[in-house]
Amino acid sequence: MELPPNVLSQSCASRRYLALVASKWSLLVINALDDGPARNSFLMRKVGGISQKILTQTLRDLAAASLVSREDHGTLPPHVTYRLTPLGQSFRREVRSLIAWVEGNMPALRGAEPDQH
Amino acid sequence: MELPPNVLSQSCASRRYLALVASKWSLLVINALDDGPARNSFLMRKVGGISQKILTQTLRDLAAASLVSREDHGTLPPHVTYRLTPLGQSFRREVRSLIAWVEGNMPALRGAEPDQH
DNA sequence: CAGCATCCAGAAGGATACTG
DNA sequence: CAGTATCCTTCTGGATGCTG
Repeated sequence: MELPPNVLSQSCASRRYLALVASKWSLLVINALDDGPARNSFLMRKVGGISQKILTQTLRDLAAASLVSREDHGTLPPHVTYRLTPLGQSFRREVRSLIAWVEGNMPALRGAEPDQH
Repeated sequence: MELPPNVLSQSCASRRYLALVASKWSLLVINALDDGPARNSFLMRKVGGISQKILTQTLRDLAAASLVSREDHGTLPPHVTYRLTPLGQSFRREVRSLIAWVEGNMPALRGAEPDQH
């Protein structure tokens, strides 16, 4: 007798992972990752406006959820690469679709500028 | 000579709408909305854990982006309903897909609990 | 019933300096 | 180059009480 996951339920564990989805920086980093390995500095340049601190934190969170894997080549100067896991690649398809929707619907979304509170 | 929207660019206006996407409460409210009209109290009950303040704020933001429409029946006691616009329904498809992914991949995501910082 | 105003604790995140 | 540490500001959002 086990209930299926349901994000609308406050107590459902899926809420925890939704937080990962509903994070601006996670979405952008996932979107920036291609199939090959990517380095810290590369991602810093690719994701406009992200800080070193946030990038590191985001990558750690994504790695903890096993969406990306981290490989430290142990050289000096350091050479560390990040790569999407198969699960991460599956997730990236969702993210890309969402982002494509936003970019594609910019004309419709314009005209009604969102409040800034 | 106009560039296409690109969320990876810090200055792109699409970033503003991405914030709407990358919001836990927006995703849950959109997900909770069916095709018919929905009332405040109904949404409060359906979206577990949301407060009155946040629900109102979220609905206002979604309305400002013309994803939902607000209809005040002008009666007393007040009767106000919210409804997805066609644009909102299109968006809901994306959201549902994303949420289905999260719920469907719970088994894979478990095992690697995300950090709480 | 819908929603606004106020207060406030905690989280997010930017800037900067430093280290192996 | 990759990452940590510290400080500090801004934003998020919960709680409560009030109004037409």
